[in-house]
Amino acid sequence: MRLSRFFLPILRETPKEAEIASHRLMLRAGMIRQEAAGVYSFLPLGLRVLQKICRIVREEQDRAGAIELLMPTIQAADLWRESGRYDAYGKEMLRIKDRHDREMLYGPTNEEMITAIFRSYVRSYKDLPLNLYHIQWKFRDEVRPRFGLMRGREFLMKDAYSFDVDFAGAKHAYNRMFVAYLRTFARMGLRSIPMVAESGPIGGNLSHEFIILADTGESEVFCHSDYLGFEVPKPDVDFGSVPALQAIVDQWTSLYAATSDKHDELAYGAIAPEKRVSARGIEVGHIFYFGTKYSEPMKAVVAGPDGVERPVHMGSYGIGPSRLVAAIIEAFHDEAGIKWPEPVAPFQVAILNLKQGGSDTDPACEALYAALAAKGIDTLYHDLDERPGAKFAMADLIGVPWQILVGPRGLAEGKVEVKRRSDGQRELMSAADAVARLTVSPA
RNA sequence: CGGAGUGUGGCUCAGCCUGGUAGAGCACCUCGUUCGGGACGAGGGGGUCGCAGGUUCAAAUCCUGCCACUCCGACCA
Repeated sequence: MRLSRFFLPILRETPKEAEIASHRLMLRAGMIRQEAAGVYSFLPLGLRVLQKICRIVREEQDRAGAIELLMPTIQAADLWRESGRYDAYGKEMLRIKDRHDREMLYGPTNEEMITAIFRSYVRSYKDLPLNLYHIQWKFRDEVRPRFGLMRGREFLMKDAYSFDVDFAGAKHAYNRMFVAYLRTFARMGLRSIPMVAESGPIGGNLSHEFIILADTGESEVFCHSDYLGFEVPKPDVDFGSVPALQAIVDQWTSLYAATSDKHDELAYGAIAPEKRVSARGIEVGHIFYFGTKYSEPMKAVVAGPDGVERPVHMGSYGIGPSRLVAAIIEAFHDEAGIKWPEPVAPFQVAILNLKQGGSDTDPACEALYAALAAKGIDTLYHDLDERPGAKFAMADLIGVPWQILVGPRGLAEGKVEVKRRSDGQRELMSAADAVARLTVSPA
């Protein structure tokens, strides 16, 4: 992408509404724009990151055996009356009336709808297990939206729903998502820690929040420091193997880890003092097993081998991709701007032409741009006629992992400068070596 | 919903107390000189001062109401 043909409205000054780093940097880097309290437009740069996050989420959901569909944002109130949540949900649910005065709502979650879909097609235990997910906008009318995307009212959510004949099946479904979540966040450069959680309005009795540690996190969390060193499951993990998954889940739940809601001072105190971690955390995922809470009232039943119909055991599993954009920035930034981990970076590399219009720099940049494009590398070519200082500042702000500086001084020796955003390390090398250095990031 | 605050060119803000008909920096446009870490000069465009009433000869400024947004709290993916 040539910057001259892109839409990247970066701001030199911080809009005053931004309190935390991620919000500030997203506004400055031209990733998002606030449209109302807790409601944002994603500008092209922000959308690129969001899409990369969604791609990773999809790949890991698919790997774990979940199947994607897409449900609408608008739902009928009647559906929610069936589960009893229409009245229970409260003012957080945005209620709407259509022209015929029918009661509708903008979905805050989709348990009811997915249960309705399930019950209209699935009759037999032979069709199970089943896990259906979608990635769709949700709206929760938060009392107090804040921190930009971190706590918006409208947010993008991946929500998966599992259906099984019994608890044992449901537990395995839960474990599949548990492992998929560890992998998903790890692929974005994040170390997530599953913590015992309140199951909240969704209900149920088995639930984990996936928390990443960050100073600006919304909740206070406590855990054993060994979690920070646990190995994340490899891509070849066998999601069909009950014992293999259970072993992973057992390891990742073996030590103390809880948010302040569920904090147990006694258990925490039992940890060796040097192993105690007390920190702030950001919730990036939340998984629940809730049994027959919805299948029973909504009559989502399947016939077992004995011919008897029983309500299915369900679980739901959420990840907030829009929140993850913010969470990743919270984890990876410095004074100058964002430092994207490669797998979610909006562009992998930026070419900075230090002398736009130069008889040497222009052709060198064009050749470099073409070579990177041929390799399939997402490249942002900063081809505007700006001072080098402005180009550096912008490259640092938007935080692409690699910068290639093409200037007359280096070209005189046949070299360009390759700079890594993560640690600022720079190296002079030929353009060909620079191209060779960059690879398409693996799954 | 309780408490505190803010609303003035695209952005950050001054002006408001003590009414006299709108400013600065950045950004933008033109020309020139520049160009290896956010250049400089000259010229130029752009604002019914959140909205609606009221007071006044006169309102960005004072009064009333409303709206939007932010922060603290209760609540939460």
